[in-house]
Amino acid sequence: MRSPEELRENLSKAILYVRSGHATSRRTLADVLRLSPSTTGDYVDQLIASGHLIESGLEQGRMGRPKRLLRTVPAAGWYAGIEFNAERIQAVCVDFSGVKTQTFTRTLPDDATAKSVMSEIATLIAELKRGAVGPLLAIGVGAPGLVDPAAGVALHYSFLPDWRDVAVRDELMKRFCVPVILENNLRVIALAERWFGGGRELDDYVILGPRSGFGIAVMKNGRLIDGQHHATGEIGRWVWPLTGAGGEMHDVLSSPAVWRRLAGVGSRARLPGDLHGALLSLADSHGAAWDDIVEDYARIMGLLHLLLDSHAYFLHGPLTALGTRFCTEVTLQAARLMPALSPMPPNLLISSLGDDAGGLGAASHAMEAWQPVVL
Amino acid sequence: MRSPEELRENLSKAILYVRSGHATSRRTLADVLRLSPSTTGDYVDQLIASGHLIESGLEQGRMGRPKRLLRTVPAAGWYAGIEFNAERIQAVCVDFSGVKTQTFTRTLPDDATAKSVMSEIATLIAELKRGAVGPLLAIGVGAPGLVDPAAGVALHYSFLPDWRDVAVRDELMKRFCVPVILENNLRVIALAERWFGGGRELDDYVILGPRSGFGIAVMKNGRLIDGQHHATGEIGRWVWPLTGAGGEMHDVLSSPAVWRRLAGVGSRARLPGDLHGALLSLADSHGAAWDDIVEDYARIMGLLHLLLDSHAYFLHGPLTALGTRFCTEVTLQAARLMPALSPMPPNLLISSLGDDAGGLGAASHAMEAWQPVVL
DNA sequence: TTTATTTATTCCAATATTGCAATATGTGAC
DNA sequence: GTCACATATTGCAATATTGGAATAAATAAA
Repeated sequence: MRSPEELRENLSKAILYVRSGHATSRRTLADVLRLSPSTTGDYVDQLIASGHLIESGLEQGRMGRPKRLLRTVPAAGWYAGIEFNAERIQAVCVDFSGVKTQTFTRTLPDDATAKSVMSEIATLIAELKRGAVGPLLAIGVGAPGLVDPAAGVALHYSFLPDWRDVAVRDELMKRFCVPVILENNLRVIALAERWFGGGRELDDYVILGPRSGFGIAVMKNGRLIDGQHHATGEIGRWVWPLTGAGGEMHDVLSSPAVWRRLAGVGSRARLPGDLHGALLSLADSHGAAWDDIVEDYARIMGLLHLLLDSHAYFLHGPLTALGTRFCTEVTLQAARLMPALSPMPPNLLISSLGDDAGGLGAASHAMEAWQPVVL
Repeated sequence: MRSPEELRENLSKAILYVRSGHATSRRTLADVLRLSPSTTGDYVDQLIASGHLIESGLEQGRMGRPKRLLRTVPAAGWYAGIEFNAERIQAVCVDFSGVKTQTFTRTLPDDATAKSVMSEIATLIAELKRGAVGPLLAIGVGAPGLVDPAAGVALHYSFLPDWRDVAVRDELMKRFCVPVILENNLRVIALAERWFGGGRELDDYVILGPRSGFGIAVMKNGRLIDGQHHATGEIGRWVWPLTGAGGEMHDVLSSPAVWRRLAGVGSRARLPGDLHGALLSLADSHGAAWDDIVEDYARIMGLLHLLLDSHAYFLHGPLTALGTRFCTEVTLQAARLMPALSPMPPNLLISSLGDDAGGLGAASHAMEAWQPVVL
């Protein structure tokens, strides 16, 4: 007997490949799993018997016997994806076939505490459950700030005062009795891009997340790169200006900061409730502030691209309101400032995922982590 | 029958683990291979019969039956490692047990061509062969400039005029009838660090290679990260100063540039033949030039560390002459310039590998790529 | 000394996986 | 329509791998 873990892993991969459409028949599945057609056939029969997969018609190629198409069964269960920050919690339900079926968003009160956030998360999952079909399979959580995914503990987040060493995984596992997987919220967005966005065919791209702060998540070889202090991609803490000392980049290039610069208001000005909307109305600016921001972003893009050489850079968060014009100008300006980029301009794109990228990402993470029970 | 490729791969991994000392007995080998002790025992017996492994004594633990220690047989064959730049070619012989047994270095004439370099490489391998025991198993090549490892083709290198689209792999394979593996020379140095240097227990570190240019190689999860244009780590082409336009970082921070700044000579000054030696005599400088260089490097380190969050940064090349004092001052200055680094100072180290890091790395690459013939 | 305990290795029946041949189901040529 | 060819799936004997028991070789305790 091959080790049971390996069997589970193969069955799990089979489901992921079928769900993503990277494999559509027993034969193609055998190729991507790197197993023989015979074994793969067995696996598929098992997964059909267990109700996870189903045959859905034939597909005729140029010649030969047609493929018997495979699909995941939507009703086989669902995944909960939770993402939050200091302002709101987002809950997404993704069914077994990888389709988003529900989204809830709850605004958090100003006096939210770790306890109230955790309780609200549990409430939202319970609400998702009412509208979902089949059993809850796994829960994914994208938490802001510093996170220890291996331990399932959220370490720290500046904007929620008592958010420190919260045992997110254990608490939710005890409550719902399913696997719970925790990650930083920007990093789960990278997974959303892979499952639902423009990264579907890519395994090498970067997420740019200028929100309250400014972090990036780097996908290489289909995996998120990680570091020693769970601080990979914390470029918002780069010194700014780059030749100065003391100040930090996210004071100038985070979403609120960009809005302030475009709107021409001081750093004490009250932020609009809908930052995305506010930025949308400034997206056709043509002043010096706009040019300065483009130049700043161009420098960042240049530094990143000459270091990471990624296939694509997906812009997320409120700044997506600035549109493709912003991306184009940043790319042009980057090549102007750094001639080395001319033969290899960075591919900067507005993410096609909307506001629920975080929740989708958390659910994606749950999808990736879940494994079928093997009898 | 498990697929033959997988068997080869497992046998190959078994040899790598034993050679590196990460596994010392059948039992520990089973753990790291994630195979059962029974199968692993079979594999080991095969590899002993084929002359690749040998038992060498016992090791008693705190209790229980002692391990029957395993070692690689030095005489089972050898690997050739070739690394070069515009000035010299280096050839290293590493025997089957992973011990360096020979090193040759040939200075290249000023009028070297692609053809003469390739011919010199072949000559050096032939010379290594005279002093080596057992068969040549594989050849690793670390080439400067742009390289396409998958195709085995060296694309471009500024300092050798006609060095363009050289089919290094095919040429050497035809000549020597063994596997040939090609990579960028800085990237093979990262492999050398893993096999022979301070990266032996790490799978997450960065190589800093300020030489004629300035590139870095990033190891994450035990693999070198790669990009779309084979341009990962080309930070020497960052604009410099970071807030300027046009100039490039390696004009100011490459080894020759640093020497010029420390020596206080202009950019037209003739370089010393022995840059490492020349820098050694300047290693106790205390002037403004020194402080400026430390500050420049501190900025780079800060940017890199907040992005990559690596366990260690190994300094390679002539600048290692500046010693640990340089590393210490850079680290301190980095934390001063970027307060975010204070709780997580970058671990900047002088590489313990000497001048033949490149050749060793190329040989390491050959070691990793080679697989035993399975009967 | 004897016995219990710990750890490493080996033996072997049970089982998972494969290779290959057989079968199924289509297209294209004549 | 028939035959050659292409591709997908399945059946089955051959084989690789495993789990668990047996064995080996040491230490620690009685």
